[in-house]
Amino acid sequence: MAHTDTRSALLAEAEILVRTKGYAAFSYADLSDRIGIRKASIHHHFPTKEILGITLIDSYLEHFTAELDALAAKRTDTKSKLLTYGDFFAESLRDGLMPLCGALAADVAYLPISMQQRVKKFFEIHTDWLEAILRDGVTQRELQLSSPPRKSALLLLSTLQGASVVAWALKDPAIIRPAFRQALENLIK
Amino acid sequence: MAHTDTRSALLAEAEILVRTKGYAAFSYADLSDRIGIRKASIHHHFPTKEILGITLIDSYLEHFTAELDALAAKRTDTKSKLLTYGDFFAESLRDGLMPLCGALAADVAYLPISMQQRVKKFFEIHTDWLEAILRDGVTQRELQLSSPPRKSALLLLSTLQGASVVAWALKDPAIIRPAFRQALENLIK
DNA sequence: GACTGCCTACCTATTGGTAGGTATGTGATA
DNA sequence: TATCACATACCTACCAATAGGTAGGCAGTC
Repeated sequence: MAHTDTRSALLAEAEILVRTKGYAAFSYADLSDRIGIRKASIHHHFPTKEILGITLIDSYLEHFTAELDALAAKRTDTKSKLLTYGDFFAESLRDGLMPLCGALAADVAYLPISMQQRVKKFFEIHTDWLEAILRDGVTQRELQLSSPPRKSALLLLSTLQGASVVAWALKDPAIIRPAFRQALENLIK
Repeated sequence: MAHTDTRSALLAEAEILVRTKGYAAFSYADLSDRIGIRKASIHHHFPTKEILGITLIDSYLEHFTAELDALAAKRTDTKSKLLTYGDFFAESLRDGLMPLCGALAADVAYLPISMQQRVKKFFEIHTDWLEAILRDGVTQRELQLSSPPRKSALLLLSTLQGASVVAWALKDPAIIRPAFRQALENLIK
């Protein structure tokens, strides 16, 4: 198997494990079982678990920012963009996956600093994106906000992140969509 | 040392560990270090980690429901009650602690079923309480809701849970209070 | 001939947990 | 009141399983 195949298979499987069991609770042995490669061989691709974790966040972040950029550039109204953004969370949870950085955030005190920083950066990117979209919507006179864009962005992110946690615990992914919709309706004057 | 002293010290310390590092990431060795008792002696109080985990949730739940009952019985207006409820989260995070079941929810797929059920029950108790308080507020004509009490309760819980996660990752506890306040303002017509 | 991708075989540290012992009660009975 | 039985709360010394990680070899490919 080509380098990239196994490597990306490992990354994909690691992502699933982190987003279901959490970073602390998954091991190279788990990956070994699922990919069908020896534990030691995983170290060939990812020398340490920390490097695997870093790579995981980085590639996820890269992929996600690309999607956010595409969404921001789309020629639809602000509200649709925000709803699509919310659907990212609703869909991933419906597929049985926690949002990556929501999953990582819980064990953040256990994570190596290199990963902590990336988790933080991840949340900042999300907040910044939401803030920019909201600000744009205001400029375009598409919507009015009941509080400053930054605060509103944090509220929307919190709502989605929290709805994911609650949905995860209650095993009911259906609560995310209406919760976010409502938060959005309540926010936009 | 009396039985209850060590036992409750173990529980208290375990709670801190779960609420900072997560359930998967803490060990009997951690407890041993912090309490000054041998690892094997912990098994005398809590035969297995699962029993410790169950006891932890149960006693936390007992303590919390008592507080919720007291708050519900208080003779203040609905909005004050909700704000006080929100302060539980804001304060615990300011003290460097994630909400217990928020922390557990992330690793829920790793937890034994006995603990999963309790985490679920925990969220249901919170939602039920919020719903009852909101319903009461409507009946007393203190407030009007833009959507049904159940949905509104889920939204408030999600907001707090999510704001805790975001605050935890960004290491900025200050975002919880305004986020919840805003969610509440937006919810109440 | 060097690099890639995997292997077997091994390492040390740590995990949750057990076996069996000891000191200090505590309560019932002769 | 002395003592016997039993429980409590801790201990040392283990255990098998698993954690993440290393050393070195070997087949194929550029």
